[in-house]
Amino acid sequence: MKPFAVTSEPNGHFCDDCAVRGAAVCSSLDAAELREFEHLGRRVHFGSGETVFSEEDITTSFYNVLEGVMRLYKLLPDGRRQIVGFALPGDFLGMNLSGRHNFSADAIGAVNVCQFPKGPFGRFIEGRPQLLRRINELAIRELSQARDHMVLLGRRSADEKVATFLLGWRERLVSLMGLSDMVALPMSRQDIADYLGLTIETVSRTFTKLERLGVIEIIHGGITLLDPARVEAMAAA
Amino acid sequence: MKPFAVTSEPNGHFCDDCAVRGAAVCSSLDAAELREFEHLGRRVHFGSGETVFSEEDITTSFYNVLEGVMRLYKLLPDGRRQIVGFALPGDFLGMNLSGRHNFSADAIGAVNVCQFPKGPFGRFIEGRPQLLRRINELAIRELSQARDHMVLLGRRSADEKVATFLLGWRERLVSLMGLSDMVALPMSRQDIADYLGLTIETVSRTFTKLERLGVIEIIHGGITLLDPARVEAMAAA
DNA sequence: AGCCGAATTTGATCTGAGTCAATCGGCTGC
DNA sequence: GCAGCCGATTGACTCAGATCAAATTCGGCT
Repeated sequence: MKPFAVTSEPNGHFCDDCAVRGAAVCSSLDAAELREFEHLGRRVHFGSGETVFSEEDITTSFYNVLEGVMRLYKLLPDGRRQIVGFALPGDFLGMNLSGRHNFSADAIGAVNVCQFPKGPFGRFIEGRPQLLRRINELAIRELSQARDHMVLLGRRSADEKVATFLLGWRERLVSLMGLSDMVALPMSRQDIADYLGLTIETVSRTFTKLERLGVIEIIHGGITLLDPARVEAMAAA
Repeated sequence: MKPFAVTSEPNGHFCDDCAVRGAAVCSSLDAAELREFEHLGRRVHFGSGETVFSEEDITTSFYNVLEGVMRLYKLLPDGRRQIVGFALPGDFLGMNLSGRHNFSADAIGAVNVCQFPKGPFGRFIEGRPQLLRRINELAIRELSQARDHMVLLGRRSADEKVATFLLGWRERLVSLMGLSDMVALPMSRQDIADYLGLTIETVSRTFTKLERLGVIEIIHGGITLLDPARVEAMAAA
């Protein structure tokens, strides 16, 4: 055993082989900065269903998703839920103005995040405009996605919603894991319903309908796209 | 003279007496910077219904709204429209990643904007992180509003949508023009419908219903809130 | 003032998606 | 192996909001 070995790594040295290194906020940092940066964050694990943070909680940290999927949602006082997005590896969470989170986030399946305390992270950003610019880019990208989702929620039929969701989700998985007609759906039907502004029954019926039409196959934990072109036609309609 | 025109103070050529000076991106600049900044932009006027920019247009400029109201919207190929927001004085438009606008914007009534060519503006930002930070703040604020609007579109009833809209719109007018129970509605019923994911008929019926309940009075160019508490109760439900 | 076209309101009816209510199927633990 | 559970599916029925169709009101113009 080495003289100064420790049982658990003190946060760092992980960035080098971090899977999201190129895609996440970190992509704006050079090698020297990264060395400093990695001491700020620590890896944290969340089990399936665990809540990473809740709406209205005081923001204490920023999060960089490393592995797994999270649901981001808002609740109405009577319990109705709207999922405002799913977070995947590379996504950056915790930006806000009020000092409080404006949505809740919990793990769908096992999740690893890189957690940065707000204070040190804020100080690190000072004098590193390229990191700020990167964060701004991510915010603008999310804003664009949010607007697309508003169109879906306000103006699309149930069939269009489901077809659009399948294609959009596949797109995200493709950019993470490469092209495949298998589309893993780690979230529940209820999650999909709450994302699309539908009920679980309508989502289920629409899946069944797509399967009967022969354009998808429902498999355990996801679907297979048998006829992507037909799904695109349904989404565009 | 229109009784409910949404305008800010008359605006000269110089930032010094610009009505949105304190609220807009410019609020992050000191006097010397402002002097340089004002040479970058030019005031441009748009008449009622004119399009300031269209979705998919190459971005050539950023815009700072000085006076008036704009509708920001996306169209589906078959003509369905979703209004993703209304822009008021102080709002900053034109941020994007792709080099193209991701929504269209047109004037509702007369509009004045401060237009900044993309190139010079981008160069001005370089080395002024506080301006970048200000822009980032605006983006994050919009993102938060976008998420709230997703909840409205996906999970609220028609009554709740209309009540929430009236309160939210009033809030924005209050912060521009001070408190009043008169709520100017410069946009058409169709605009409101396309913002709320409803039809014009449903919006009209809901207004009438609120009036019959005695909680609002429909007046020309807007409404009067007779019983704000009841409207809040309808919105929260 | 009087006419025209557009926006809004109102009414009648329809329908897509929600609600309510059984199953079904796959896993887990005994 | 099977009892119990939880998520998903399916079916029957309902209803909020859409659609279709007139009025009605308003603003602009001569």
